[in-house]
Amino acid sequence: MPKKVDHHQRRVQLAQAAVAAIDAHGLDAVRLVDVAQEAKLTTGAVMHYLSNKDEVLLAAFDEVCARTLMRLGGAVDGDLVDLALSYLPHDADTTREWRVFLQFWGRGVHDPAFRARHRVAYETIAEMLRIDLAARNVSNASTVADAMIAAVDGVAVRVVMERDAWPPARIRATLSALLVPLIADNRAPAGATGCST
Amino acid sequence: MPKKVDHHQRRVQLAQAAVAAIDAHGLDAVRLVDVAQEAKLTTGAVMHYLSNKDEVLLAAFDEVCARTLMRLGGAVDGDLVDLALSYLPHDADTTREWRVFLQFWGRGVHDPAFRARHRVAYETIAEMLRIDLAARNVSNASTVADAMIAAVDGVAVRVVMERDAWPPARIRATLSALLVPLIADNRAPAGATGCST
Amino acid sequence: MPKKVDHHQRRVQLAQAAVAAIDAHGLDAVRLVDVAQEAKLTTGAVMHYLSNKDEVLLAAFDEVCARTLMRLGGAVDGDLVDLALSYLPHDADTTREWRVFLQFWGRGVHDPAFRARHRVAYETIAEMLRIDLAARNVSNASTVADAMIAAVDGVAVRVVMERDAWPPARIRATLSALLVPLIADNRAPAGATGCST
Amino acid sequence: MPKKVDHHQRRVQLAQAAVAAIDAHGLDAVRLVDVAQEAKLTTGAVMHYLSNKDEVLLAAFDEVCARTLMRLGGAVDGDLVDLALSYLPHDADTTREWRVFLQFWGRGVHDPAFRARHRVAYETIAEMLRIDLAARNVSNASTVADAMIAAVDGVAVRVVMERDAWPPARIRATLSALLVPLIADNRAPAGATGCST
DNA sequence: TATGAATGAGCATTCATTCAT
DNA sequence: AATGAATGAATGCTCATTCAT
Repeated sequence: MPKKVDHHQRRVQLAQAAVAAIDAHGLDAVRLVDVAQEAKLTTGAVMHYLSNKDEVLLAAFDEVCARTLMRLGGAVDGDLVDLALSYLPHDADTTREWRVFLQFWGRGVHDPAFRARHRVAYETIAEMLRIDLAARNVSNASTVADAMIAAVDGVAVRVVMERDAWPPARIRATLSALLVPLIADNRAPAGATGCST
Repeated sequence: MPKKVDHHQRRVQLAQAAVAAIDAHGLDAVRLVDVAQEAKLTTGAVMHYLSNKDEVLLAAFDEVCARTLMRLGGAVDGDLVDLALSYLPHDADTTREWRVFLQFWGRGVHDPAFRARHRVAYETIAEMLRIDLAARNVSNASTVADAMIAAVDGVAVRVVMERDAWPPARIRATLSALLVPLIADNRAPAGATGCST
Repeated sequence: MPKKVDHHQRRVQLAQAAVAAIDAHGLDAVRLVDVAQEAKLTTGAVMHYLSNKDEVLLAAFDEVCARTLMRLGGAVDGDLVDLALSYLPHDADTTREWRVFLQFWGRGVHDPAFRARHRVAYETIAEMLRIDLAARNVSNASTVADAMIAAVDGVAVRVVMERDAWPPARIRATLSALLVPLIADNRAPAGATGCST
Repeated sequence: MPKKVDHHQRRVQLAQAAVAAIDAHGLDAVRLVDVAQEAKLTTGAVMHYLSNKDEVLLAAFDEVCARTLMRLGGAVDGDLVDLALSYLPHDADTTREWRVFLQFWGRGVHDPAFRARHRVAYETIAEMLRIDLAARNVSNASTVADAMIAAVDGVAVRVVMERDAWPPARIRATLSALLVPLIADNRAPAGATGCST
């Protein structure tokens, strides 16, 4: 009697292993063996659940996105700058996710499958953000959401690539410089262009 | 006496071929043959000038950075938003450079050589920006420079990955939303942190 | 469960294939493919068991040494000249082993790994010989062992390189000329210097 | 007007460079470039005088043989053991020659061109030795010559491969053990085969 | 279900050789 | 005569993928 295995659950477990493997070896260098080892499995076993390497990578991407969305969904209250900060790399988990995510950008440049998933992920994030912004009485929610996402991504790149040169203070300063006046300028009821009397 | 070849010049030519090849095939997929073909040479000939594949890739990275810096150096006058826009992908050349550059981010996550070069490039850009900002009577030049760079990078990612969804209007709107209040809030003589009473 | 393979046994089998391939193509010219073909395998399969070409060559060397030692261990009785003759190339197997072994000498000149193995092999042979000599009441066992080994190696070179010019008679004559008086001069109890009545 | 070059002289110079290169890199690993560099020339220049790599190697072999024969021709007087010792590696030059020569043995196993040259070289040496032996009133000159050559070659292998373990004393002891009784047993007028009644 | 043996295609790299200058 | 640019063939090695067990 064969061991009963929950395929879906196993796929998630594999995706997590893949994320870890990519973090450890780099997206260009990971081998299927690395993923299998991380999952304490053999390559053959991996291919019972995902049909080829690309599937594995795609699953890893999905896993990272799911994690990020979960995080975003959780942190609804608090300052918008704090929200952005919580989204940026600030602990082991978020750092790993960003390191991996950033490598998928490069993959997306040429691979339509990754690019499509990227677009869906961003659209989801933007939508969540727009709802949150509306709830906070921010006007131009679409543009402000685009702007916030850009700010976060732009800072994230620096943090990932130049970790030592970007202590929390610099991260916060940069983000505040961008987001505080942005929000102030887009307060809903009163004039949208900010602090002019 | 054999045909005399300027090694440095040839290396630049090879770097350009490498950029084109990376743009065409993707950083993960380019083969040395692709670069050689792009340069109308054989792989053997490529290795007369660059000693291995990594050297070729590094040369490509340097080439992209050099191009970008040249562009930045040229466009000193005009609005800061226009400056940012001119830096973003807006024609065949800038698009190619961004597509390639973005892929190198991923490489930098694991490869120290690429990461080091990335850091140098950003420091150079930031320095140029700080000087420009000072000349424009902008205070907090360091933070504002960081912020501008983040804004540009963040938007660039979206433009590269979701080209169709990001027409010039959306690009300009996002950039304006971020940069206009940022600059306004950092006008030099008066208080730096904006309109707080 | 997949076909279970004894890695050690397979490695020996591969070593034998390597010896055959070296004999057929020459140590300088053998390719991994040649070894693989000889073993009716692909190069990829070869590298499941030996991690690179050098490992394969080293395994071949070990195999030749093992065979030789086995042969030496077997032939303890009989005349010392016959012992030496049995060690020299005299049939298909011994000829092949010597042809291969001789090529490894050249490799050992520069490669420390091969040199080290060579030294171990010779020390083992010398030790076996010293014990045998002692049992035969030969004094100066160490020097006599060195001398016998030198005689055998020296003749072997000629036999391998000039096969046609070295029929069994010439081999035996040369070996006898060297070994008979050597042994006679080193008879234990009586005076060591030879033909005293 | 082209520089006047003595082709023969240049070929000798090239052969010497090749010997040095082989000693430095190993016969399997030397590249034409190594030879050229050693001769302070370019590969192209090398091929003006020798038509391909094999020619270069053959020239190196000839050079080593010529040197050895020159040495043998010089040292006609003195003890036969001393003669043998002078032939063995005992200084920088003889060591280099033996290191190179020993590697050519391996090449000869498969390459008929090298094997043929090897045979000629040995025949020449044997002939010189036979003449010398006859002059010393040694009977069985042919067999004794074969025996001496074998003794020398056999010891040389050990000296080259296990330099540290073979100090002059051990070399001399081994050679004496082989050659002294050999000569004693082959003194001309009396019975040639030693002390047998 | 899972293993791991085996395949085979792919690629970087090396190097002898050629040839225009 | 000599240079060195360029070629192209050769080969070790890696790795995704397949498949018998």
